[in-house]
Parts: sequence; structure tokens; C-alpha cells
Amino acid sequence: MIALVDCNNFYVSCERVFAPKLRNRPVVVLSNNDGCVIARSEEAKALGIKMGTPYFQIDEFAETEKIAVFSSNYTLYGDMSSRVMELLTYFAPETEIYSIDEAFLNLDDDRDIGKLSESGHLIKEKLKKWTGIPVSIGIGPNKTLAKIANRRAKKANLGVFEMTHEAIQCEVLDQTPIGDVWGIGYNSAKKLNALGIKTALQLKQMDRRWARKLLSVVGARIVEELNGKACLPLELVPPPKKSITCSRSFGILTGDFEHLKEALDNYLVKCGEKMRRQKLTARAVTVFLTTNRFSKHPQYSNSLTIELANATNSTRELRDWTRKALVQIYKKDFLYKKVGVILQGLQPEQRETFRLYNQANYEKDKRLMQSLDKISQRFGRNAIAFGVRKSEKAWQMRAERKSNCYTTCLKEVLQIK
DNA sequence: TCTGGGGTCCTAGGACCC
DNA sequence: TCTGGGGTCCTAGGACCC
Repeated sequence: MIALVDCNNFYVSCERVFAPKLRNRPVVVLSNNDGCVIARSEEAKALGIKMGTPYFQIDEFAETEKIAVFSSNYTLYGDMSSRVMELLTYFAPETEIYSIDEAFLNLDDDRDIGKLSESGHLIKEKLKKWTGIPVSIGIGPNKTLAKIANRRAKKANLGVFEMTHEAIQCEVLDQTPIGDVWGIGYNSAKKLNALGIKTALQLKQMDRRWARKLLSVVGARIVEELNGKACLPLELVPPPKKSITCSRSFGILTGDFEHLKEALDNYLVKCGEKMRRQKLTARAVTVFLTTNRFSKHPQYSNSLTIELANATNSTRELRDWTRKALVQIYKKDFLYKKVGVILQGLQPEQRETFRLYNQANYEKDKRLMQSLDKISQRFGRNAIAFGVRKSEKAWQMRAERKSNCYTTCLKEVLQIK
């Protein structure tokens, strides 16, 4: 049996832990650049605010309804997430961290099969007590059914919902619209609806070969899982990353090459740190840039991938390539909204081979990176930087309503006056 | 004024090989 | 009229997830 533990309105819940006044009040958290609504408290949902709504469309409404609005604070959410995840392994050693706010737990240990719900309630209660984060738990014979059980737990406000018996499974599946099944997105739902398949129960009863033809093996697996078979194993060890991306929309539109270069350098630094933390090297790097797709100004977007002769995780080395790429795809007379960098062809550092040329230089670079990483880790990312970085970052994204990093920065811990 | 960011997997089709 | 059979690798695009 599998349990899916999912934090309720996670980002909102994180904000509430440190601002108890927000309980029972409508709260929303915005995406980067204060763009769209990406988390809503129950009260905010009740006011009709939809997921993904651009904030500028509801800012006045938010004010009249006294909705608390936050910029996203990923430092806080990431730290709260690791606390929750670590505690989960205490209840079930075999867990898969599926996303920032979800984990699958293997309940097939010495637990009494008749007491799974009880077990779920205990986890829920302890997590709330230890982290302040409310969770919902769905239990089922595989991931897909655990997901559906979780949705029921949330929707019916049960906290924990168990779907171990087939009769209950069928009853719930009958009430589950097709689009709410994990893996059935907008397009597949449309296809299925057109064929008269509207509920998860109907999908469960669908002919396997037909499902395979219509929705490829992904769909075929979903049908199997709805029938109780487990096709998707728990991933206890996270598989190594295949690519690492960093990109941001700017707070302003800009045609200034220097802005783009500065932003790109910054994003590359983040990518580089992430790559080295995972002990990886890159064999290719892509730079992309794009104008604002919503504006009436002329549109342009382009990208360029450079294959490297030698795998590297030196930010200095990569930066030479990303800058060259940017020069090639940059066109003046456009107003840009976003640039980004993608590291690809990632492979473990141990697989690096000696270089025919300049091995000594590369090793110097490696030592430099190690020192930089240590300094950044200890004194913050802004303590040291490549080249000259203007303190005034004209392109920096908006984040006008960000809360403190209560759990990761001493200067920002909660003060009780 | 204003519309996020970071990923993975699958398939079809082309290119190429013997 | 008529054009095999079996295979690999790569890529673009689509779909999906949070």
C-alpha cells in the first residue's frame, strides 16, 4: 500500500506558520515577478480566485476583500519542505519525494493493514505539531489510486482517506472526473470526453488496447493502475538530473544588451552552483531569449545550443560560451522579457576524462569554483561574484510582498515584541 | 504597466546502416 | 503496375507534472 502525503495549499501554509494572524483570512501567493496566483488558501478559493490568474486582473478585488498577498519566497518554502520530508522518513523509511509539497510513502512494512488510516492520522497530527504544516493523506494500492484518495481526502475535508477496497475504489472513481486523474491532462481529457468517457471509473473499464492506441503507454499504465495493478514503482533515490535550467522574466522590458548579459551571467551562476552540488558536469549549454509574448511590440525569440568539446562544471568556462551564444542570438530593436540558460548532457563528475589541452587550467578553475561555492555558502550568493556586477539591477524581477526567510537567515528570524 | 519556472517522458518521422 | 526486412540513433513537438 502507498500513501500520498500532500501539504495543503503549501506556500500559503508556510506563510501562515509565521503569521498566525493570517489564519481564517484569504491568502494568496504569487509566482515570480508577482505575476500569477500560484497558491490560495481555502478562503481565497471560496472567493472564486482561480489558479494561475494574473495578479493585475484581481489586484483591486484583493484589496477590497482584504486578501493577504505574498510574493513567492522559495527559500522559505524549500526549507519548510525539507523539514516535512525528513520527518516523513521517520514514519516510513521508504519515501519518494515527488515534489516540493508531496511525497509517496511505502506502507508495506509491519503495519497492520487494518490500521492504515489510523497510521495516516498519526502522521498528519505529528506533522502539524512539529512543522505547523497541515497535510492531507490518501492511501491506495498504487500511486494513481493514492493520488485519487488524496484528492478525496482534501475535497471532503477528511484529512485522511483510504481506498484499499475495490468497492470503495469504484465508488470514488465513479465520482472522479477524468481530468482529475493523475496523468490525464487537458488534451487527453478532451479526447476521452469526446468518446463519452467522462469518469475515472469509465477509464478503468476502458479496453486496454484502445487506451494504448489513444493515449500511448502512459495512458495504458493509468488504466492498469486504476485496476489496482502497480506500474509505477517508488523512486527511493532521486534519479540524476538530465538538465538544469535557470531563467526569469524581467521586472521591466529591456532592449539593452548589457542588461541581458548581466542577467544571463547571474542565472548561469545559479545553474553552476546547482550542478556542482549534484556533482555533475555539462556537455552542452543552451541560451535562449524572448520578448514579451503578451505585448503588441514586435516579437522575437531564439535560442542557441553549444556542444562543448569537454564536459565542464566551471562557471567561468561556461560563461565564455553563454556570452558568445547571447551575442549571436541578440537582435537590437526588440524589447526583451526573459533570458535563460539550460545545462544539458549532464554526467557525473567522476566520468570526466583528462583533457588533451589545458588540463592544468581546468584544474585551476575547479579549485576556484570550490572556493567560490564555499564562500557563497557561508556568506551568501552576493558575497562574491564574477567580474563587475552592478548593484543596481534594472532587470531584476519584482517581488514587492515577500515575507522573511524565517528559517534560513538569522537577520530575518521571527521577532516577538 | 502587469501574464512563472523547472522538469520528464513518449512518439513519429527522418537519416542512416547492413 | 511491381521497389525487402530489420535495425539504431536523433530530433522536434506534444503532453504532462508540480
